[in-house]
Amino acid sequence: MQHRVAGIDVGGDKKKCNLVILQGDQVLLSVGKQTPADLRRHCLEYEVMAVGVDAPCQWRLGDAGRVAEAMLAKQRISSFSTPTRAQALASLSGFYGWMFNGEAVYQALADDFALLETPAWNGQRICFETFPHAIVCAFLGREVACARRKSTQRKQLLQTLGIATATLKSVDARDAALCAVTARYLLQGQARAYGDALGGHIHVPKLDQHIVMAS
DNA sequence: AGGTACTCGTTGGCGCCTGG
DNA sequence: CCAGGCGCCAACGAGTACCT
Repeated sequence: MQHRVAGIDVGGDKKKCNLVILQGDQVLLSVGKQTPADLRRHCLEYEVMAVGVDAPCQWRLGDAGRVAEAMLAKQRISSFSTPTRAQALASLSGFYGWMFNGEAVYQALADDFALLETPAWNGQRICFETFPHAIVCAFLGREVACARRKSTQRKQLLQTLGIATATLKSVDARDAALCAVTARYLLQGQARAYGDALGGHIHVPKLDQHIVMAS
């Protein structure tokens, strides 16, 4: 029997969080507008082993950016750079609201799903940071991954992976599903960790070769 | 009416090109 | 030979357009 895994797409205060729970290719649960406490409750109810979260697990600490983001950037996988907590608080645009919600998610999960601080799974119930665009790059290759077409491309990728997308209505649900898929790969030892202990790791599936989808 | 799809604004780091 | 300017592009959210 396969471990149950979860993926969380973190939104702002209005959209809140999307949660998808998978067992193998089966979607056991797909819900939106969840608070951090809701997420914890569902993951406990379904006896989830690993939770992939689409939000930074740590703020930047000093002047230099997080190592994980720098490593992704070196591979030309773009991401929004995480500021220090003080910088995020000082921003007036509200742009970083979702990162603060992510912080609350990790706090809500922490007691039952400890943040994975090593590159590989340690056998415990865990949560970890992941990132949909990097996941798509891992499956399809960086040249193919394109955020402009993400709504159709990510849906098609999930279908190619054998996951029924009928219950994954929104882009956010599909992103959460990709995070859950990454959790499954991580438990199977088929994941790559970007980053270091200080700035935190970003986990992404590791494949021998890219998937080619019909266009 | 509701859903889907697309654009724009926000932020910061890297690649690339050019000029001194 | 290196500094600096420009373009690109992740995430979300708000707004708009179009379709059923």
